[in-house]
Amino acid sequence: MDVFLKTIGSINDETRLKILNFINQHGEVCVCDIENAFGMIQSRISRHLKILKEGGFLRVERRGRWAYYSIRSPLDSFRQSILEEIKYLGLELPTPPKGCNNATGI
Amino acid sequence: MDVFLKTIGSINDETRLKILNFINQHGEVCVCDIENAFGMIQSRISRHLKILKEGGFLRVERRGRWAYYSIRSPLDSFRQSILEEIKYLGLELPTPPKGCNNATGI
DNA sequence: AGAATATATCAATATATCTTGATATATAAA
DNA sequence: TTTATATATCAAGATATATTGATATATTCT
Repeated sequence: MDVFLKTIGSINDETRLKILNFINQHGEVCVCDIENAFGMIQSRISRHLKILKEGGFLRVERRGRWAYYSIRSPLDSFRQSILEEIKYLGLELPTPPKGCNNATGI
Repeated sequence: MDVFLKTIGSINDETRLKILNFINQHGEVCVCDIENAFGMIQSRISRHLKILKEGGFLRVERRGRWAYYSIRSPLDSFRQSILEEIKYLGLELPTPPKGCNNATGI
């Protein structure tokens, strides 16, 4: 029950839906990518990423100064069906980030 | 997006999960059935039922004084998968209601 | 070591949601 | 028509969640 509510609660927010969809479509991104793409302050993005991670949707890998977030894999079928449903919403992807210093691009 | 958030928001509550699971396992129930089964005051149950209905999970049919709630049918596959997941949580069903005046029993 | 950068966390405020008790509405029974 | 019953809605207070700005931590660069 608690895990379920944490999962559901993590996607019960417009900003998190957009972030989750963004990561799902782009693959691995760092926090500043999202920050730039969405034009939101860093603490806000960081908090939402944490909630999505605790909801079981994201994993994070630190490399150097950067924290790279991506869809957790393998993902159970329930969360997969949620991602599909979100993708199906056709949320508009923000314009590509540009102010980020890391070399990966996206 | 709005529909999605309304759907998700409707199941983002412990009481509503229990009510939804209860209806899913019992079939059609009236408000007083739930009220008695859960020992919660009527306004609280009524409000949660409304939210679940607006979330697309329930339908209601009035017969006489009573309002009978049941799982909406047909139900799209996404909401079906949510119901399955909730069923899989193994929430304990409350003891059968007894103080209800309607004749159906459950 | 010191400065700069990326990210995380905290505290305060703003906003949304839940619960309760009171009241409204509608149907049925007397 | 009056009374009782079932359900819905409203207003107020309680609780939870989101946003912002400030600060902490950790890594890299010079």
